[in-house]
This record gives sequence, C-alpha cells and structure tokens, in this order.
Amino acid sequence: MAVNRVTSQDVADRAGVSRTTVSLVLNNVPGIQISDTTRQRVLQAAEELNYVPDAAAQALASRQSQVIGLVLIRTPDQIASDIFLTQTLDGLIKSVHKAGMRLLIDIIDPEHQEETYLHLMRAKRIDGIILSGPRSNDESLNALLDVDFPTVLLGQLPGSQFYSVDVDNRAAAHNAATHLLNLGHRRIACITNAPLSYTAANDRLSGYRQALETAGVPFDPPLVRFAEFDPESGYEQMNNLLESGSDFSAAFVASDLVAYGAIAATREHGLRIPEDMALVGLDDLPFSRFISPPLTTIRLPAIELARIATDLLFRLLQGEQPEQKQIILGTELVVRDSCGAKLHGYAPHQ
Amino acid sequence: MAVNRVTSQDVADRAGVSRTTVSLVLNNVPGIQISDTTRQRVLQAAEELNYVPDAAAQALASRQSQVIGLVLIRTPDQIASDIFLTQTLDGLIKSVHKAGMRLLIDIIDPEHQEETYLHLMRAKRIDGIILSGPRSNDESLNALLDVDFPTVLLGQLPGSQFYSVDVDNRAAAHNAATHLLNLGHRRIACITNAPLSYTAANDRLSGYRQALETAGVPFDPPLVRFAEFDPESGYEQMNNLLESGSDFSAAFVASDLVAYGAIAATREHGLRIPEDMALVGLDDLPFSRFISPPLTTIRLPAIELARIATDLLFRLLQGEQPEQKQIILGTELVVRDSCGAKLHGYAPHQ
DNA sequence: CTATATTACTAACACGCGTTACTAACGCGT
DNA sequence: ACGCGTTAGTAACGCGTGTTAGTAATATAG
Repeated sequence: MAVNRVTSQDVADRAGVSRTTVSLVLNNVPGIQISDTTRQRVLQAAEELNYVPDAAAQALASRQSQVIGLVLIRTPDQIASDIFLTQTLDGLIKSVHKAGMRLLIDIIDPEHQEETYLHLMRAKRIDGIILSGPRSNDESLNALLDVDFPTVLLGQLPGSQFYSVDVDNRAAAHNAATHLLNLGHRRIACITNAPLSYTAANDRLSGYRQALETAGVPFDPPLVRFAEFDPESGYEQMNNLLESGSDFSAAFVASDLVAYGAIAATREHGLRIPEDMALVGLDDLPFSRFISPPLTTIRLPAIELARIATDLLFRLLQGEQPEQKQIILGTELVVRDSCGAKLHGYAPHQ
Repeated sequence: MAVNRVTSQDVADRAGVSRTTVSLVLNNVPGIQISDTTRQRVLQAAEELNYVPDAAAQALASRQSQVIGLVLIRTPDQIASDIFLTQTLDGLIKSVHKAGMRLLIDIIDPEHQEETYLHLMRAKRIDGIILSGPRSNDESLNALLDVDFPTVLLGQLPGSQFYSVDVDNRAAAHNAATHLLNLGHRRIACITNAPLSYTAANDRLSGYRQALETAGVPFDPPLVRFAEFDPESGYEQMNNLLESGSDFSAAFVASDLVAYGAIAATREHGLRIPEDMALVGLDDLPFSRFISPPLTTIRLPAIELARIATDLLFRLLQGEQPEQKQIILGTELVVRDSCGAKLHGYAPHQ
C-alpha cells in the first residue's frame, strides 16, 4: 500500500462533489454556504481516505508556509552546551504547535554566511522569523526591515525598529552585584558571559558598574574578565584573576555556565565558597541549585521569553502592529549558598 | 522596494532565454548541453536579480522538500534541561547544512498525538526523519516502515527493521559499574536515568547487573532506584536511597544530569564524595568536569551520533540501502574525582 | 547533396491546492 | 409568468517550478 497519493481530488470524487467544495469545507472558509449534509460527506470522505493536504501545494497556492524560523546566531562551540536554548525551544514549540504551525531551526555562524536567514525568507520557506543573538554589525538585518518581514528578536538591538523580547540584563546584573555589596563586599570581581560585542554582555557589565557606583565603590578595571559562554572560559578567567594577585572577596559571574567553571577554578586554588570567595551567577539554569555549593543567581524567565516572542510573532503574522516594540522582562534574585548570605543570616530563604 | 517577487521568468527575460533554460542551468542538470555563454548569462542574471527559487514551488514540482525532520519524543519536562539535545542539534545542523537542506524540529509528547510525525510525512513537509527517543509501544512507527519512509532512529528499537544509531548503553553501564567494582566496592546502588520503558534505561540497568554478576556480586533490587531524566528526580531518588537504611558505598547513576541531583542529596546527608560515597555518572555532559567533585563518567559521542545519523539518512534519501541497519557506537570511561580512583592511586589520569 | 546525428534550446504539461467569478436551482413576492 | 435574491455548488485560473518531448540549426557521415 506504499505510494498512496491521496489528493483533494480523490476526496472530491469519493464525496461526489467538486474539488473546490472539498477545499472550502476543509478550510472552513467563512462566509461560504455549504449544506450540512455535503459538508459531512466531505469530512467523512477525507477521514476515510486519511487525506492530508500537500504542504508544498498549500504553500504555493496560499503563499503561506505555516512555518516559522528560529535562527540562532552562534558560534559552533557555543551551541553544544547552550541549555538556554533547550528552554527556548521548549517554550517556542509549545506556542508554535498551538498555532498549528511548524518550526524550522537554523544555526548560523556569525563569521560566515550571515545571510542564510534571508534565503529562508526569500525562498518563502518561512512566514516569520525569531532571531536569537542578533549582532549589531549584521547588515543583513536591514533587509528584513526593508521588506517588513515579520521578525522578532530574542535579545536586543538598541535603536533598531525591530520587535524584540529580552530580559533586563542591566537590572539583573545590578541586582546581583548589589546583593554582594549588601553582604559587605567591596572588592568584587566580574567575569562577563561573553565578549562585549554582545549587547547582553555589555549590559550586564554596565549593570555591575552601576551598582558599584551607586554604592560608592570605585570601579576597578583589572577586576573584570571576559569569558565566552562556556565553563572552560570561566575556568580560565577565574584562574587568570586569582593568579593576577588582585585582591577581591567576591565575584559576579554574568552566566551560570561560566560560573561553573569559575567555581572549579576557585576550588582548585584552595579557596572555600562562600567563606573565602562569594559568587553570584546569572541565568538560573536548571542545575544551578544542584551544583556545589548551590549557586546564588538571577533567574531569567527563559521559557516565558520564548512564549512571548512567539506570540508576538503570531500577532505580526496576523497583520497586527503592536505599538510596543520592545518587551523587557524582569528577573529575580535567587539566594542559595554560593554568596554566603545564609552564613550572615541574610535572606535565609530557599 | 518591498514586494519584489523575482521568479525564474524574470531571470529568463533578463538573460534572453526561456524559463526552462534557467531551470536547467541553475539546477546544473547533468547530461544537458548548454553553451557556456548562455550559461554565464543566466547565472549573471540570477545573480543580479538576487533570484531565490520559491521553496514551495520547487517542492511541489520536484516532490522533494529539502527538509528533514528531527522529531523528539519527550515529555515537556524533559526538554528544558536536555543538554544532550543541544549536542545533537549541533551535529545535526552541520550535516544538514552540508547537504544544503533544512531542519524542521518537532517535539511530541509520548502521551498525546503520537502521530504528528506521520502528518509531516503525509504532508510531504519532510523528505526524511530522524526520530529521537522512539518508544516500542508507538504503533505509528509501523506506518513509516510500511511506506518505506527514509527514517533513522536515534536510539534503539530491538527487533525492528529501522535504521538506527545508538551508543552501546549496556557496555557503557557495564564499564561504569566495573570501574566501581575494581575500586573494591561491593555494595553499589544504581539510579537509572529513566523509567525502564525506555530501552536505554533498561539497557543501562542490565549492563550494571551484568557487571555485578561477572564480579560475583549479588544483585540487590532494593539498591535500584528509578529517576526521570532531571536532577530533581536524582535528588529525590538518592535521598530515598540514603534514608532507606540500605548499606552501600557507591552508586552508579545512569545519567550525569540525574547524578547532579544525587550529588546534592548525598552532600546534604553529610557524606563526602568520594570518601564516603563513590559516584559514577554516564553521559559526560560538558559541565561534568566542572562540578564538584568533578564527575567520573562515561563519555557518549553525542555529536558524532547525530552526524552519523544524518549521514545515514542522506544515504537513504539517495536511494542507497546500507546493509548495516543498526550502528552502535562505543563509549569511554572518563575518570575524575567522584569515584575515588585517584585516592587509591588508580588510573591517575585526567 | 541528402540523410542522420548532435547541439542548444523551448513549448507545454504537471505538481496539488486556494480562490474568484460564475451558474444553476430554488423560493418568494407581485 | 416574471424578476430577484439567496443558496449550493462548480469551472477555471494562478501560484512558481521541474521536466519531457520536441524543434530548429548546425555538424557529420555516406
């Protein structure tokens, strides 16, 4: 029973109607009158034949692919340990399913072929796009704006006309650093989550600086190091920091993943966490509460972020034009053991 | 310059040839003679107009969507912390890109709507499918076999006719348990990675049993607990185990992620790792070497797995019929600190 | 110089569906 | 009987491409 091409014509034949009628019934075209009996006959015929419309033909005729694209702009190394991605995917797929659409995923290396997503658009393979990790120096982005292609950024592009959804990175970092300041620390190092060309990294660093400033603590550039997404880089940068001879009693690490590496490095230097070195991360990855010591961090609403982005995109697809272009979600401090707050009897929660 | 539908007709007009010629040139149809000058003319026209073929029209005409589907059969809870997924994705997308194709991703809940992937197939939205986490009680799978749809399983389905790529779970677990046995442990608990309805979980448990048997150590059912993919469940099961009063000095945890939770629970019971409790995981996730203590585990070639699966699928798509239907990849013990080997001066490596 | 093969292309159909414009039948009031 | 609105349905075109069968021009063979 292999090659069993069931077309709408087959359904029409079986129901004794025209192909047009089949299309009208199955698509539930509004404002069209079809008698209930034939309607039922068509539905039953389709059911019996196990009819599934050809996606390509539908797309060609209707000019809608019913697919949205998730484009991740990452270097290959980042992707393998990007748990944030799985959370995004989780939220995304649920929303996409709810809308009866599909998700095409693509990962592109920022160094090469920056325009693959333009291809997806031009080939009309996707109806809309969710772009994660947009870079400000990516000129292909303008092409999206030019043709008014439904686009939602996951992340920010300051000053651009794109719709975007992001967390308040600055506030999150500010929160983390302030927490350490409140615990009495004055020499607080900072390890970024990524190079500063990433706006998120930049914002987090600036939130950290701002917190110091507010507290009247001088910003000391040698206490800042730049990691690159993964634990390895965190491990290196913390080693680097500890061996630099700088004096500091705490560190804000702008990514949980990077913090894992930093913790390992700190341990290897014979320092106890939090007694000798207080640490605060940022992300609240699913395992951050299980590592040792449980990591104090800032929780990002990852899944919600994806949900909101998708829902926003769907509104764009339906022709709406939401006036709020940039949506910024709040974050939340999660106090665990790595910051030492519990030792001081401060915020003895969770 | 918004709606700029560039069709092959436009290219043909500009190059002064027929649409057919354009198609022949652009698709590099073999065995067809086109003079070099017109060929260049067509290519240049296409370039100048920035022509990108309509994917839907191509798919309709050629009966190939140039898209392969990655279908993950998971419960929603699993997905958010599934780092293995990101590694899979990494390997997958690279291979897919190399073949000039795209990847459609879908996550389906094993409880509901098991047949969404059949929809993808019937709608001809995808040319082939990579199915991760196949369940033996999924009857929809037969439909794939019936129509001979290009399919590769990521995981195993014993006794089925599917092409599949998997790691040798039994051997991996055997290896892990044997390592603990060699270190002198005789009372070794086991926390599975998942319920036994998952063949991988079943295989791992049986590898563990087999290792005990080989060593002449009796299998003690009360020492076995069943986790469910995430650290939370590992935390619970280890607590459960420790509070059961059972006597054991080591545990094989059949998933690194689950092991993270188990470590936390062990710590909270005031036990030192590895001195009071030796632990070995399985997966070698990217951060397992950074947690504390660095986790001794079994490395699975995740990215390679995905690569091989994709390459196998491409061979199927090209009509080949590789005779080896089941590919099993080997694993490797990675000795770190959690097992205590280094304390004993055993395998003082890495 | 004619018959045939080769080269370089094109006309026309097919893919399966959405959709517009149109028709046939019917009811209803006058 | 006629006109008119409404209901129920259909014929036919278009979406943009791949591909087969065919043609005109040129080269080759006899």
